Amino acid sequence: MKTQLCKVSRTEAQKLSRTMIQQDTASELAETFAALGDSTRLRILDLLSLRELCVHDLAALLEMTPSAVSHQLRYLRALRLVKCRKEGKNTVYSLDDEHIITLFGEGLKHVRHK
Amino acid sequence: MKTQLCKVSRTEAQKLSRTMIQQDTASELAETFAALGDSTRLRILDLLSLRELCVHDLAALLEMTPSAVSHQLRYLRALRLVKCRKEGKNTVYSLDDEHIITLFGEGLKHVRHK
DNA sequence: AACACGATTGAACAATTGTTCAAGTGTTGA
DNA sequence: TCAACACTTGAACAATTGTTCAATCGTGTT
Repeated sequence: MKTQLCKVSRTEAQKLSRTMIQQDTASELAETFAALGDSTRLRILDLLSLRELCVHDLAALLEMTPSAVSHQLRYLRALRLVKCRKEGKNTVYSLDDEHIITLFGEGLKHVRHK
Repeated sequence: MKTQLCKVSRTEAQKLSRTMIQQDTASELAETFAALGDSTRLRILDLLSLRELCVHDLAALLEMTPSAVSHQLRYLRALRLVKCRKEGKNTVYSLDDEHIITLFGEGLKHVRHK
């Protein structure tokens, strides 16, 4: 800490500096939350929590173009939140990280609760 | 649902349409997650979970300009995640919604767990 | 009064985002 | 072999984002 504080004592500032979340942890955490910070991705994850689905059916259910859905699936795949397997002409997607649904539900509880 | 599905039966598609999260709920939920989808805001919330702080001290602890911090505080205030009170020359910020820290912790668990 | 300090504001900026579009790949069935 | 279908890709685009900068406001101090 370079600069001076006004309301917090020097010793408490040092303690806060030690206790507070680290920049890189915060960035990693932010990346996860950011993945859930878009309604399209949220709806995709929600659907996949109900059932595995191919891109075409996802697009139909979401009433979006397959391209738009595919782009988001790529994003979610890169974060290992979903996985896919080829099945004939189709690519079937499912959740790779069921734990994300806990977070999902916790967020929903929060939204309802206010 | 206008378009045809390929892997899912008509009846199951209807059931999915009924069960899946609604667009406006998804948007509202996404807004909350998006608020946590930035490392600066995450660090601010983390610090405020430890102690109430004025803008100047937040800026010092985060090693950022007061302006940048103030902008993010405005954002968080609009979402009712933080509240503030004037105290002489300072504006002291604290969490308005302690419940958000649960979400925070749940996310942290998720990040560590992979 | 004048001044310093904490905080806020709005404009500006680069950077990132989500979607569309057009072109492409690979698989299936006629 | 050809056409149709499912999906992916990259470029392009508008829109949004987070930060900086300069100007400003309000409070307390001298």
